[in-house]
Amino acid sequence: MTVKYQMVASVLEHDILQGKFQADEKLPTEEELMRKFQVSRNTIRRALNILADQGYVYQVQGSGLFLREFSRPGCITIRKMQGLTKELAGHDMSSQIIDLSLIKANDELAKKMRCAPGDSLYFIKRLRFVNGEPLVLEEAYYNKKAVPYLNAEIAQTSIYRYITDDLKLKVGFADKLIYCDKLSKEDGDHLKLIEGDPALIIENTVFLNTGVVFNVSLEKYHYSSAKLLALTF
Amino acid sequence: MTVKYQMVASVLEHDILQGKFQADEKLPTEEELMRKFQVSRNTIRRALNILADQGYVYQVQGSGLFLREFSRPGCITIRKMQGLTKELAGHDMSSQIIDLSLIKANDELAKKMRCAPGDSLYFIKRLRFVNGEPLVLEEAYYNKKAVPYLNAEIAQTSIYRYITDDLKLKVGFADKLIYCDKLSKEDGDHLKLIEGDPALIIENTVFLNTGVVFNVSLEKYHYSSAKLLALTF
DNA sequence: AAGTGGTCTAGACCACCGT
DNA sequence: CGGTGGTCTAGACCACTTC
Repeated sequence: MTVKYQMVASVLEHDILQGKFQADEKLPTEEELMRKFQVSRNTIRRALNILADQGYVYQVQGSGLFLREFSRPGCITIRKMQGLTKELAGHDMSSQIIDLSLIKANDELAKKMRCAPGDSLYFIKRLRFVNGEPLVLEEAYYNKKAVPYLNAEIAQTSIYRYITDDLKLKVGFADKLIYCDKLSKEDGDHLKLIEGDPALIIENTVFLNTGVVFNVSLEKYHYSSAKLLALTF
Repeated sequence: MTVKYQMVASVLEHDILQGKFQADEKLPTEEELMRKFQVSRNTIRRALNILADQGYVYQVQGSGLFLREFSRPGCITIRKMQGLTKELAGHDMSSQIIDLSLIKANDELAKKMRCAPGDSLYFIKRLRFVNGEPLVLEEAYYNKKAVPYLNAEIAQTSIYRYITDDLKLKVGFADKLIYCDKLSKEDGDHLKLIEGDPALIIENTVFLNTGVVFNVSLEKYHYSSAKLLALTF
């Protein structure tokens, strides 16, 4: 985070989230941003690309920089490489740990985690609530080689923050397999739904910047309370 | 497409799709690519960023450029700003037009399309099949100001290709609202499912590079045959 | 130590939008 | 026309991996 373009991007993101710019009003030009931050044009453009990728702004040649409608009431905006905790900042969020244990990878898990059978993995099953209502049931595995320690306290707040800020790991990229299916009786109980109700399901495989898998998870979202908003470029 | 970085990216994409590189084997270095394409390092890096965004490759500092597993059997890979037709190239695809008409926007539609009530819109309802099985039921609106002409022949093949290649429009960005819900009796009939079965639903709002909405659509995917793979950075 | 990608700069020229 | 973003270059230095 010490690099210039990330610094510029996070300052601008902060300003945007603070509502310092009006919707659809023109934002500062690249020229003005260069002067303000005392960096080269390329650095400004890199920062703006990040904000564009995250769905905050767009640029129009010959015209300027504009704010995008980057949120919708009642929807969870999913941005690149960012945990749910940050997305839902401002809401009343909590997590109930259903299981947390250290296990050995069997053949199937080893294949998913791209690790050797027998490797140690943390297994965490938790139910995440927003405003007291169950939003998502999550089963996650973390490779102990990448994440040497985890406990309930961390799992109850933000695992993502712990991994990036405390462990200083850099998340590289992720596969997200998105589909829907009918809930089992047991999963339905957790989400306060009944067997056969639909569920939005996301299977994540998350890689560090080195290309190593450190996390695999299965998320089952409550079908009527979860609407995910992806802002793509 | 005449610009250098897009040219480099599409040549490399073509090579990757042709299988010219082995999985997880190292690809050429930036140095080698600069020599091969006779362009500057920044241009190579821009091309590689595109391929990385599309999920094809990743780079590791100090190490090199690597191929990612960019597809999974039985899954539809969704990439930035690309129609289904290109994604499913190689499969047996067809579309059945259920409705195609020119209508006037009512207040609700005008709000969604960010246009004035009474503006002319093309409405298209079609069912898209893969290998003879229904995959997705789609209801789409196109602003006639942006897309002055549409017919069944175009709608039966690829609207996306028509818009970018023939009309020379540039797609800028899109909002995708993803959720699931129970199917109605009528929608279930189209997808060969029954009332109450789950459906993966995506509501798209697609903008031109000028920030103008040109398309809004509602896609209802068959829950057991559609698994969407998003490769995110 | 050598090789590789990551960051940053300064400057040039082009394409498009608005007046 | 002036203002704005879009493309491209050449070069420098840093950070990390690999041997």
